[in-house]
Amino acid sequence: MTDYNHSEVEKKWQQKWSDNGTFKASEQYGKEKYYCLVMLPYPSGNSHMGHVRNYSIGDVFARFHKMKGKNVMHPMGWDAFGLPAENAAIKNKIHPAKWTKQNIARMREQFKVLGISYDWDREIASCDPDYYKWNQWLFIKMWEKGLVFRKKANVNWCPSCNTVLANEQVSEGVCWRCKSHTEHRDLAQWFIKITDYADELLEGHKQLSGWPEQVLSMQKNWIGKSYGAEVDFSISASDKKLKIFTTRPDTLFGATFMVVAPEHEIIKELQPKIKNWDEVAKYIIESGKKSNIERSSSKEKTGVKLEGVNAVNPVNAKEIPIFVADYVLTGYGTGAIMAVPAHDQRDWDFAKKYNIEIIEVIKGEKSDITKQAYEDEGSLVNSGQFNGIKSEEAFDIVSKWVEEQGFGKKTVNFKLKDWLISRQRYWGTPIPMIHCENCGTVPVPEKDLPVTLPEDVEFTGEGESPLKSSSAFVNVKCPKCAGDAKRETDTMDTFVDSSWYYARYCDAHNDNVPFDSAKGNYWMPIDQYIGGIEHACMHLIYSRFWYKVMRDLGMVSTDEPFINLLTQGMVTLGGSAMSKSKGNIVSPDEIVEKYGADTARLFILFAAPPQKQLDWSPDGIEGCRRFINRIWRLYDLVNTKSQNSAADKDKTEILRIMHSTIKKVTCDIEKEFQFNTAISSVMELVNALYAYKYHGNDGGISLEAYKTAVLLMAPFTPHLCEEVWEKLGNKDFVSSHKWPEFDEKLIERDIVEIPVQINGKLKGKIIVSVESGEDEVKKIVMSDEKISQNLAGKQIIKFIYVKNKIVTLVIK
RNA sequence: GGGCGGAUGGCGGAACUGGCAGACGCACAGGACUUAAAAUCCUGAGGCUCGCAAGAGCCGUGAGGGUUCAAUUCCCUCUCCGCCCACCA
Repeated sequence: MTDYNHSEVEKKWQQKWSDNGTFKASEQYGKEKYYCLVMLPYPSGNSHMGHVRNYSIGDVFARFHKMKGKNVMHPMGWDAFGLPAENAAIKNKIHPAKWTKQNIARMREQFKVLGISYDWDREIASCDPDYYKWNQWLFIKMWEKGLVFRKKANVNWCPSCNTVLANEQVSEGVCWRCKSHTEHRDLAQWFIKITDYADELLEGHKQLSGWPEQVLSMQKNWIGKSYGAEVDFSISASDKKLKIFTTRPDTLFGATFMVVAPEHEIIKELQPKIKNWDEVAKYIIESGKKSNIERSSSKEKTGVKLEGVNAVNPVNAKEIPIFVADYVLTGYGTGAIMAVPAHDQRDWDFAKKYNIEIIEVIKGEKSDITKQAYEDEGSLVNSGQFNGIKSEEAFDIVSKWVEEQGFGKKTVNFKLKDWLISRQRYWGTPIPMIHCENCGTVPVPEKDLPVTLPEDVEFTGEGESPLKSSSAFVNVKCPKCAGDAKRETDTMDTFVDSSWYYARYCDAHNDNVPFDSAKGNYWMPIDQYIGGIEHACMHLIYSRFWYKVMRDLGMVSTDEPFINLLTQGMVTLGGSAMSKSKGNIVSPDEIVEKYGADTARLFILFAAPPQKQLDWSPDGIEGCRRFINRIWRLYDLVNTKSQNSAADKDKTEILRIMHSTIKKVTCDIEKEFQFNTAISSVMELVNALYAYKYHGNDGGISLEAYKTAVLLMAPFTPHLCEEVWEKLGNKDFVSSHKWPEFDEKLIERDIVEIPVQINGKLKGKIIVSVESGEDEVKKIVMSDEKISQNLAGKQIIKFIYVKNKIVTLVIK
């Protein structure tokens, strides 16, 4: 037989799959469906080994479940909006749309060459108006439901380019283009009220048993639910109140000062009373210059006391000082805290530095507040009527009392913040809103959707959003009063695009609705979702939120979009992530060219289990190609040697290996996600077939085993398997053939070899029947020559037989 | 600082529920085939010590301790590495 020609064979079958529509998915309402999805790629222009890994993993699931008889949908699309296209426009004077489309075309070809079983008819690109129209439609639905609002928020601002910068365009406080120092500015921006769903996002975890524990735990911390109390502190010589959030209402009596974040509005309100206003104002400006990372990384806490005003602790009417300090954040709680230096280390450090009183209110066995804060539990002291109560109980007792007294209440707080979706960018979905002087903010009527991006825009990287430069885009008539109005020029965060794209695949070309409900409900939820661990919080929370909103809009009927989640590890080079900026991208093109797509796929899946980080090295790729050749050549061995028949025990053994391989591969794909061990077990089957003494006229046993190996490899190396399958005389596609089943009875052996240990050391092995009882085994052990030598003159203290596993003797 | 992972031969990795550590592959060595090489097929191999050899003994899963007849696996202490979040009141 001729050598295996991968390029010919791979091209042939890719064409056949396409002509035959093998992977086209259609709704077959009676049939069990399987929706397999890998997170859609950003079309950077070049695929890398990380893509090969992700999409090969997805393909194994899709192909496996198709062979298992399910109605599989496995779509593909492009997360096509985003900053790099705009950067390319600025640098290379190429329109973002053109740049993106070129990249998509190139990457589509790269993916097609890999032979992944996509239904390309469902392909979407988020930059396509047919897609982003529905972003706008859904945004307006959310607006109507009160889930969208506008408020001022901070942006990075480059004063020299006169433009808003994304976080990734600022490094070490310097603009990426002109290297001048950036500032912060407040702009009115659009938010989505994801916090309305905070509790449900947390509760929903109970339905996600098919998610890795790690991701659930990361999300839990991200949502950050904590129980506590809100307490109002009044301010001396003022009618203003200062509201704080605390998780430790039991320590209220120990509050000896207050701290407000520099951005807190009460500072301005108190300005006339603040005697050292210059100093305070200076501090606020200084901390405004710091990035959040700088603010949080400094060990030494700084702050300024507001001279001339005091807060009043409501529990004992004691006057305590107020500080402004940037270790308190505006974004969390109320932006103000009561500081209890005795029982919070940060407050303790601050109190020591500024010489503030430290009052102990929780007494524990090991507490010594002169050395450090005591943050554990104990009994209340110096706390008036609550003295002697255990701190665990005090949480409820004190909060209840605070509520009765009318200066606070028990409450719940989340770290999760509302989702800021505004971007002052061109290459994104235009936010479909119009600002009218008479009518306020008015959504674009549905009939006018989509609001498309204008073409007549210059990309200079300077000035405000490029959209502002298109007067035809900006100047519109108000849909309500028909008067002159201005169109919103912010575009949407690209996380919006990826929050519901999976549902669009269910009905990718629908012009009337985002997707038909019946189709959506047939395919959703996704049976297997696959993507990088780096999306554990952002994308996977936004998508869950968005799905719940669609549910509340009556578009889908389930609560969670992703039933099972596999987070695959990154492909790194020299330990760090492959990225264009590092210039360490390994392109799959050469490997596919030289060894074929099957080899590339096999290699990346065999190198490590999917969840693990994989440091790229081409060592071993030859071995994978060798294995493909071995399968190919086995055809001759199995088919042409017909003169001999095999011994019965060899036949039984090859059958046993065959069935146990089916079992192992099935379980590894379905339950364990261990593709590397699935592949190695097929290697063992192939090795056994090479070692098998007589091929051919053996009642078809070796042929059957060979066919089985080909079927088992089909999800991994589909082109090779189709070719061999055809040579074996089959008329159907291996891709559509039924997955083999195993017979547990044929896997079991009659006899097993088990180790014998003496005092924990391996001393020999015996062969026993699987049915043997302990007495019988003991007899065999005692009659074993080697063992009895070791036992001479010794006393047996213990004899342990673990059935079919091991014999252990303890002797003296 | 918090959270979540991880550490096994020269390398990637395997080991079910505590039961023969190192499957499978790479690299390596030897052999067969060949004029030769490549390809292919077969064989070997964790380390150390002893032995001409067959073999025997000891050590060995990041370090130290513990539980157990038995620990890569369970418990405690520590080191290093990766990822995410980061002064979260």
